[in-house]
Amino acid sequence: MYSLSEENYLKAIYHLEQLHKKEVSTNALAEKMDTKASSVTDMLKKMAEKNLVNYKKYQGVQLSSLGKETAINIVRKHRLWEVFLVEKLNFSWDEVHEVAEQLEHIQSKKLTAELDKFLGFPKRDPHGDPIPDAQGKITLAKKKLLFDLVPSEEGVCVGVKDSTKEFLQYLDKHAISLGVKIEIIEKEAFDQSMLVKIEGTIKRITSSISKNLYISY
Amino acid sequence: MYSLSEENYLKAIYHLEQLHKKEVSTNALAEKMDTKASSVTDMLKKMAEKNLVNYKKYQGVQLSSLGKETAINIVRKHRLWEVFLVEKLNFSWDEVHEVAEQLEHIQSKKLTAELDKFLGFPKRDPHGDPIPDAQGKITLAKKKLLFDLVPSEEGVCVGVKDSTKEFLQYLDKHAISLGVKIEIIEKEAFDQSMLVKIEGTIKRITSSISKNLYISY
DNA sequence: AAAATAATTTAGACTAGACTAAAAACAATA
DNA sequence: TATTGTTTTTAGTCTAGTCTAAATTATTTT
Repeated sequence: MYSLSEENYLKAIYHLEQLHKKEVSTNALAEKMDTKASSVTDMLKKMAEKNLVNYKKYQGVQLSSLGKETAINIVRKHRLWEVFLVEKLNFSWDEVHEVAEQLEHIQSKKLTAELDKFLGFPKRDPHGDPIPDAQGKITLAKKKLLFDLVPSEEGVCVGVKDSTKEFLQYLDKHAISLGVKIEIIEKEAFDQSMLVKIEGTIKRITSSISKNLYISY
Repeated sequence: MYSLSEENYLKAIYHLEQLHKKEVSTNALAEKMDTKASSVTDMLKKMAEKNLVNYKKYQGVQLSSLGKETAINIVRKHRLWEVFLVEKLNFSWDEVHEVAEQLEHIQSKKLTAELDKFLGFPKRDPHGDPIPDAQGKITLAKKKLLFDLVPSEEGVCVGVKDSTKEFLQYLDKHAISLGVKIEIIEKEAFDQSMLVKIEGTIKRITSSISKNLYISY
């Protein structure tokens, strides 16, 4: 249907739109796609021609409704495959991304539907991000940064903000993973580090960590 | 590593080599790839440059050892995915091919290895074709038409060539299905019908049937 | 063995998607 | 408002992979 490149542009535009809540600039997109601004301009013209985006010179770009629908479907596939890799094939959550980047482009309605069913219609991927349903509907996740919780609150780790390999490996080392229960014991005023109880053990968490961990409760 | 096109050429050459047991002609390859002979010539030159094939003008092409290894790995992935689709995702054996054609190009050693494990190290795909192991070794024989077996040979029904409703219903009626054991008792010279033992009972099978049933042994 | 036919390769051109370098538009500041 | 700096677009080029048409080599027939 659409080329690999087109799909990657759609996905990138989608994510940037979500992040900044407005039109996406050519430069921002070029950076995200790891390409040059001039290439982006070329591509946007072609995609506008195909009604995937709304683009006017010098005015940034937005997904059209067709483009958004397509992008969400790619995101849906990406996240379903991530669940598959972690739950069925023993991948750890920091290994799944690059494989899912490939799998998300597989074209088969039936495959996606059956995979969803096989996995038990999961609501979140291994990073805690919500999985759109077959109609593209995203039931918005109520998650907060650990940083924003106050003493005596508790919740379950559902995702990460920073998903670099380094961060994910750090979490692994400290036995922090999806689903673990975290309770705030106290918060230091001066450096904003927290004393938390994680699965029974008490640990100190710096703000650089707590600002990157999503908790739902 | 290699482009989608290169992988598809490798696979096509591999299958044609298996079929005819000699170098593959430019035209045969063009037909298989649904492209023009001139395009094939261009591609073969590039692939020879990369040491994937042995090619000399006007002399046809053969896979190099590197090319063969790569091709077999693609075939391995294709067949593993077919098993996955049929056994886990409720695909029927005639629906899997085009999806597997996409999935076979996913690059991840770990994915392939874990998928293999997840499926219990299957030896054959849903069409009865053998699945190469991680080292590229193919241990099992390929499937044959029932028609080509000789008395005292036996095997297991692994597929059909003709998949019309009529034929499948005929098979149903005679309790012939995937997985049943079939042994050849004798073969009539004049009409080439066969006397076979199927799951204990002896039956006569006409050549129009035996020419459409695949057996592995 | 020459002629006819078939198979293959070459030459030149096209498209998608990228690039560099330069020009144009927009934004910010004096 | 004029100037400077940043962002975006244009113009022209490149590569992978394809194509058509023409030329070349192989094969078959006479």
